[in-house]
Amino acid sequence: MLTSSQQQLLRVISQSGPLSRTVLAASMGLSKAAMSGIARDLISLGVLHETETIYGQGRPSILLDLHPEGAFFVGISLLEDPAPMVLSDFNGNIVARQTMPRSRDPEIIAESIAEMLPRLLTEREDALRKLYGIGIALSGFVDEKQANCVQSTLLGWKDAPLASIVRQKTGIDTFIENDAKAVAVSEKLFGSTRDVQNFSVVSFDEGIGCAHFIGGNLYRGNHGGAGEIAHCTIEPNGSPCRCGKRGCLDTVASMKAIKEMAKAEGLACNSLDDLEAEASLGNAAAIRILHRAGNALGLAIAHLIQFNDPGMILITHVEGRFDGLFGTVMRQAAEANVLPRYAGQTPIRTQRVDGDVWARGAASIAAHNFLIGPTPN
Amino acid sequence: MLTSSQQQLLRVISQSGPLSRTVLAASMGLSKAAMSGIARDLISLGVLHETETIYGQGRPSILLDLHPEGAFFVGISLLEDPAPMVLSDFNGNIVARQTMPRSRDPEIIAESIAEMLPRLLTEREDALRKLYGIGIALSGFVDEKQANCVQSTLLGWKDAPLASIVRQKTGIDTFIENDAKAVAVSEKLFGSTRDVQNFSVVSFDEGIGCAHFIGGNLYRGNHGGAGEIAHCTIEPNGSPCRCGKRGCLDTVASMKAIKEMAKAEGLACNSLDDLEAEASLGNAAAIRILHRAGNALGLAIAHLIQFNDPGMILITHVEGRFDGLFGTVMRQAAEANVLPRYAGQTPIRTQRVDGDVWARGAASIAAHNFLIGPTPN
DNA sequence: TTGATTTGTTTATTTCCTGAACTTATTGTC
DNA sequence: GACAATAAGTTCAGGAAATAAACAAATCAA
Repeated sequence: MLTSSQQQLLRVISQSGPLSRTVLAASMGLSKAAMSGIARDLISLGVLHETETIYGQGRPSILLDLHPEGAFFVGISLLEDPAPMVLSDFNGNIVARQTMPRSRDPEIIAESIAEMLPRLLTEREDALRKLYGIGIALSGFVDEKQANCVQSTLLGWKDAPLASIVRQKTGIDTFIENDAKAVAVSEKLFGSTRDVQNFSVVSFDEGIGCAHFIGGNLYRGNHGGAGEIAHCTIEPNGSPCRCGKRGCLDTVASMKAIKEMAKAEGLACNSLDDLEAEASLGNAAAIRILHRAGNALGLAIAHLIQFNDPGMILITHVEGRFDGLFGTVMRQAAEANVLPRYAGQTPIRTQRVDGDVWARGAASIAAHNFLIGPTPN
Repeated sequence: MLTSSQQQLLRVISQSGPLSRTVLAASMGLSKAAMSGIARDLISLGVLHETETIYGQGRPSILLDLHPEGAFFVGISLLEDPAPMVLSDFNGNIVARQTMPRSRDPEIIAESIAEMLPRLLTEREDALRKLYGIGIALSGFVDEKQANCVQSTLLGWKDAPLASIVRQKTGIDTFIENDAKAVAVSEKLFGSTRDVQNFSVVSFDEGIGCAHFIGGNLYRGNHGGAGEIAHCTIEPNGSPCRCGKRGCLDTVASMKAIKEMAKAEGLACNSLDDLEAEASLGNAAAIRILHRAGNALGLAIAHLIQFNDPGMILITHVEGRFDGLFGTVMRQAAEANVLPRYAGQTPIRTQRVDGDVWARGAASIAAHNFLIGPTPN
């Protein structure tokens, strides 16, 4: 689709924001002459456009940026039923929205997508010509070609070639990805980790997901399982987990676990905020639960830091706030369990996200393939 | 030094072993025509040579392999005093050996190297022309250019530009690297993980080191600290560690810790083998220590697998055997603490290495820079 | 012996990049 | 306000590294 130099240019801009041709040339190790042509081609493709003019000494420089309406992508989340389906522009903004029924049959999913696609695009007629890909987020393991779902408990799949079925039915390039990894990609492309080469995103929700970017690339792992921190043993000989072993992070620190612990303690709490409120009123059980969960998550994050030395840990959460007891204990535990010399060296950011995370993440998978190409690992 | 295509060719051969021009072309995504020229140049450089002829249908193919005497590298280990200094050929074999005094002054180290270099090379006169680099392994953190030692407690350094000092005094390209990372590189280039893209090497000795290869490249981490598993909290509220916190893997599972625990129990054991022998005779204290240490190392390795899903874990050890109680418990703990579905999916290999590991690792750092170029992360 | 088959080389051509000269658009200075 | 200084971006001739296609070489099979 694009040459490797064109993709490199887009990659640099998506990491660093708008840049002039001269700066781009320098940072890509190319001559101004080469840059001139590459930029011209991308501009005439409609993907790039000139924005601000910067005045200094000499001829002013013209910043180049991705054209927000230069490319559109569809993102579908198979985590919910009905499945959200969004249209994203080149900035990751959602410009249209639909839902479709979720099925466990890949063929039916593909048909639903093909059927809903025109309706999604009615609001933005120009997007049809510039629709460069479909991304699908799901709970499960995905191969490195982002084509086959190797295994999904939720959907009951084993080696489901979903991407090629959808591609065939819609005629549009399609890529699938694990939910947590899709969120990490969207943060890298459109979010707060654009310029960070090495980071891990922890998605905190009913379950706990995690994905690593290493060397500027998503790292999927040898079986697609990199980042599966939910089932690391955090409380040896702790409570049994649905995975079969004991003391997994998931049994202590996920929202599901927190709610269950609250219920077991007889607390009428339906959200993290409820529980935080109880704790701040001095409820011992609430405090105990938040401490236990925060400590567990903090220890897991400390391990992440010790093992992988990322430049940032980003925790995305749909529900709740992270500035209460839970978040504080989590941070303290993370600091206390890394090499003291390291403590505080790795920023841990929390970020509240809306219900569109997964669909937006899915769309970013398609955008990533267009902008940068397939993920290498 | 070499073009990127030349480096890519050398990289492929070092990963896959001898290959024909046609196969090389296919696996590098180049035409046979291009390959013809690249191979010719490398052969006339003396780096590559034709080996076996494979007969089949059609014209026989001629395998190309690295010429063992095509390039030589010097490796120095600053982990011991006196510091070992070896000359390695292109296969990672040590062809000459010396020692030099270790100093805490980079200038003096550089002078010692410059002084000892001719003596190291007397045994192999041809190596001088083909000496393409010096590698130095040390205990500490190294920047991604492999030029500066950011921090070393053992040597008392902070931002020591050792590589450039040595380069200046010897006139030879010099690179430094952390000890565990150097061992991982030598395993990737010359050892048993050549064809594995994602793996972690755990070096088990007085201390415990670890380094990751991800996507075929050494991953150094954002502060050079990736792989520092020795100080991950493995026994919350465990024994105090010299690092300042408690329950680090290093306080339970390193040879240093094992020996100290044995001493504290009044056992006269000076090696792992001694302790294993005691345990096999039914000594309860010895069994307890080996269980505790094995469990701790196994849990840490399980975390490695859960977090990073590597294709292999390679444990290198100078001392002892890994087929006794310690190794068995370690393997059991590793299996028991990963997702049951994953159990057994990640090979855990142990490999006994000799006292040259660190110096050989150091030499491989120089070889890596010549063969493949600088490490990207 | 002849044809099939496959490896590896040669040659003309294409693609992508560079270097150097040039054009353009501005600021600063006399 | 003219003109130098400065820096951005373009143009164009030329070169490096790739390709495609034809060809030469070395074997097996009938």
